Amino acid sequence: MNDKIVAPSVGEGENVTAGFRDAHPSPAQSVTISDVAEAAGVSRQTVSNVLNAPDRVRAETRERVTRAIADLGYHPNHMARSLRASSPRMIGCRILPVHAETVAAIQDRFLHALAEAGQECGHHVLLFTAADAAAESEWCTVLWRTGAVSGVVLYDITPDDPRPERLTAAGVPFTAFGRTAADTERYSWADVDNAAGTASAVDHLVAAGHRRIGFLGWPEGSSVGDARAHGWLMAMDRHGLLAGSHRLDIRGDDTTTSGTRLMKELLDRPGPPTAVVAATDTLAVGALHTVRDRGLEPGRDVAVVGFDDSPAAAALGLSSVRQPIEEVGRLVMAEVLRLTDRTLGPNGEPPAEPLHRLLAPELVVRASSAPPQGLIPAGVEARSLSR
Amino acid sequence: MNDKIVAPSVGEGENVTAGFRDAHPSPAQSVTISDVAEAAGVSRQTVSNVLNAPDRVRAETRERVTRAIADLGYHPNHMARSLRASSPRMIGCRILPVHAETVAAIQDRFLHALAEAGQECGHHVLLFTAADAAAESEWCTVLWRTGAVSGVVLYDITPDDPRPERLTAAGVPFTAFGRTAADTERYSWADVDNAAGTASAVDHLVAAGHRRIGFLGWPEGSSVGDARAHGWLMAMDRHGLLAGSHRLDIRGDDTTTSGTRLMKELLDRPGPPTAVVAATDTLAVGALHTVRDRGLEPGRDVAVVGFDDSPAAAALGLSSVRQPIEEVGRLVMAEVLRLTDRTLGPNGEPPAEPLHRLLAPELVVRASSAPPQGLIPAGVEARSLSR
DNA sequence: AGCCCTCGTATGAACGATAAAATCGTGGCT
DNA sequence: AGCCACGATTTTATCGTTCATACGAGGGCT
Repeated sequence: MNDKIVAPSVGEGENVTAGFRDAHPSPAQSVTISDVAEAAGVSRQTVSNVLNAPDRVRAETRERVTRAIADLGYHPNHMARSLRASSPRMIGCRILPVHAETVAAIQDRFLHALAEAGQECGHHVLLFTAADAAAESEWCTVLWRTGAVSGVVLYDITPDDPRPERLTAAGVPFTAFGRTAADTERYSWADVDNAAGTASAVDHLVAAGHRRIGFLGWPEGSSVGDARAHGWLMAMDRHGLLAGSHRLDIRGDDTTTSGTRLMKELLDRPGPPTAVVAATDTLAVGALHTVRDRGLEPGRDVAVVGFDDSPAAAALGLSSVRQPIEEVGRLVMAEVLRLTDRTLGPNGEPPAEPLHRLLAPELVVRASSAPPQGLIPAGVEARSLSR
Repeated sequence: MNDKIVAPSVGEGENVTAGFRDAHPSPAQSVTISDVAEAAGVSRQTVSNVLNAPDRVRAETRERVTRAIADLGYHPNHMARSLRASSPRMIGCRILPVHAETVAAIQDRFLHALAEAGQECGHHVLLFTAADAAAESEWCTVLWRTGAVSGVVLYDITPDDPRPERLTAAGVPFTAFGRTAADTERYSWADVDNAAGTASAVDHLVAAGHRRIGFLGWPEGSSVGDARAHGWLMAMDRHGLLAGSHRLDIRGDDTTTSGTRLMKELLDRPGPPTAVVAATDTLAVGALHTVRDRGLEPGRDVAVVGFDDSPAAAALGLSSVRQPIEEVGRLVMAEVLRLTDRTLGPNGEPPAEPLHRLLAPELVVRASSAPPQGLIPAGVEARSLSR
């Protein structure tokens, strides 16, 4: 939050490849603040002031020091700075193995968003791995206690996730992407409004004239899956499309083959859907197979909407609900930094009431739920409705 | 390399959630080595020795100190240690945005492998973002010069990539996953033998009785794409399957729609292929569409083999060539650590000749190129041939 | 003229840890 | 008995930076 590091700028605009006739040969950190001070004929502290509080230094002196810094190619040592400030300017985040398909799909987007948001205010992301939630909690605690990170970010939260409680108990500052079923008041989180996502998909389909709108979902029990199912249900009810007719929803594993099978079942029912909302792109891709298998044209005959806006969705021209991961990343990073600043702040220690933020996802419309006037070329043009 | 951190182990087996009656409340790094020393009635250095050179300390004293460490929940400060050792125990790696479909598919696998490999020898991965290769080079240089990382890992290398040269010029220790077209002798890299991957796919198909084997590839110009095409070509030639007949290869964009279209063209040729090798899973998925569209059964009528073993491949029962990313991660991490150790070592400075390692990928056989005896249930059983 | 205040710069200490050297007691050897 | 070697521990110095304070010069004020 304090200083913004916009561009790296090595050696004051000097090109990296040019170098300074091997002025910075091999050892990490050769030129120190004292070297600069000596070169500029001032004391260490003055150099420090030039960097951290330029207004305290006379313009002439500042000029001289700045030149010495550029000449020597000086860069302040991160470790020394962190040690002194007892703030490593690092945020920890676990990276999951790619077992869980669904999660993996947005993991790199999230990490990228997090890294980018952090970098804008001079912080970096430290990656670590852990076998399970318990091990992750321990690593977070260790990393924090060793001063390697000033806080951590949790991610892929399940309804009964043990991590928030453990980290709270250990005193580790953290912010979660997602939230548990209970005790959500006690810690900071940002989450995507999954229900609103499927609801907006329903709204879109209703606006396009559909009445019999199905839903392909996960088995009950996951917070994300249930929320998406709930959004569909509420929206259908709101439009008065549940009355009198049987519900066109069905559940199964999150695989394309499962999606194919579930879609077949739905289409074989009496009064089959003219459109379906899928809880994931994976299921939606499976559903598309079935549609094409039956000689139907997605978008024209049967509309399909997925969830997550994965690369596959873009490639296949599949309409999909896109999670605002970039914004989540920004929010989560900002929040965890706020928490750590507060922790280190004056010892009055006002516990800094936590952030709770629900973000609306955005429907990206493509050919699979084509608007009336005709097909949109896949991946070329995409209209987005901000909920 | 020096010490192995196997498990975090907070407070000597004590459960994290239990805590020590708020013995470690809020501020990062409250209990220092001096506190432990005082509690144990010894000097700081003795505590340090207990941790770093236990054999120098009398057993009785060691015992006493160990207990004090456990009681106070002491963890050595990472920053202080790094400052003193002038080695941050951090390796930098850029995380790419998810534009490029192909790359994104394995990015998280690679980062996970890297983080895991690093963690096993007490190092962590520092994530950063950059707009392009030039900005990445600058960030690497800055991170290294500020002492935030002891080395960096490059990734997604293109044939004319400027990064190796720039980092070499700046003196930043690095290892690359992938390699450029020229000057590969001058820096350390590990790469996947893409040609061997497609070749093994061809071998597998030939063994299953196929003779007319097609290839779906990227437009020429990318090192990865060209290598995969080359592998197909060489293997076909080796089996004598190129003579007299026209070549069944075709190129196009790396999208599923492109794969669908290319496959159609191949199947419409006189003497159509009975099997195809695709340069990516994306293309392969598109090809599967076409096969099914024509009422053919993948694996029985037309075999399809993809590349990358993406989650989609597993879900669809698509045979695919799997890159040994985990091993690449281990190798790359080990190498960059070796380089940094050498750099910091005795000033005799033997430049440590670089590592060059080509790894063979592994073919994962699934239903889409089913073995003679019948179909394998998708994703359930998968036989793997190690090249 | 003497005082105080401000501005610019310099000095000492500290952040938490470890390498190297100094200290202290103990025992073996001649 | 005296010397030296040795094991165990402490002391000192250092990594590179920044905080708190001290210092000196200059100017406005009474």
